Amino acid sequence: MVEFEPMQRRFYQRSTELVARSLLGKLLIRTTKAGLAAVRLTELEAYLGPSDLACHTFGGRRTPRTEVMWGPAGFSYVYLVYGMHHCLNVVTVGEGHGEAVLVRGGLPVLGEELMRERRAGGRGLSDGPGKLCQALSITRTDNGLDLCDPESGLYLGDDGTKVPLTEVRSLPRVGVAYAGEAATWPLRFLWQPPTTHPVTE
DNA sequence: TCTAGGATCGGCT
DNA sequence: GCCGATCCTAGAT
Repeated sequence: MVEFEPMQRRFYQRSTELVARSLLGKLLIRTTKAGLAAVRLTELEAYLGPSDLACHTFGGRRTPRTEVMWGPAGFSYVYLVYGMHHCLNVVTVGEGHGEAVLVRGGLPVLGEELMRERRAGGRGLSDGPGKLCQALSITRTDNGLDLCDPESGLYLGDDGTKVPLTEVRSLPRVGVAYAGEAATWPLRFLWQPPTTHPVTE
């Protein structure tokens, strides 16, 4: 079984923007009965809590759905969008902040065949939040997992890949036109690897 | 209870 | 490039 060094809780207990940017190039590793699959993250978005109109916790909203967003950093927040797609987020900063990073896309590095099966003929394996969740078999039942613990079946790890700041682009977030000025904030972070980085180990 | 609308995707024009 | 699918969530009655 391949294992990677999991990101520690401290990694997530920083500003949401910094966590989003720092997650570029990291590995999202998923283990299920069907096997192991992993992607290298290339696209993330920061959601800045009560002051961010695009964020589910805007204005201090605290509901059953958003409960884990108010909890400790390093846990998963998974919700259903448009009645059919799941989105994976990572809670940041710490308890009471309501901030998170949306995982929007990555490149397959392990278990590509398994991902292809799960995507069942769709185009692209993990180049979108809904596709990534489908390829890694992530649903609302995976809400509230501890992403610092490989035992949870879903965690983030580091294989030493470096992402130079000069290769990172920041743009406005996708699909939040309703959020007024917040829709223009450059909180979407993209990394296009110069070449594909193979998994070392 | 009821209702409007959504952090998307894929099929069709 | 446009549009419908699909059903949960949150806020309003």
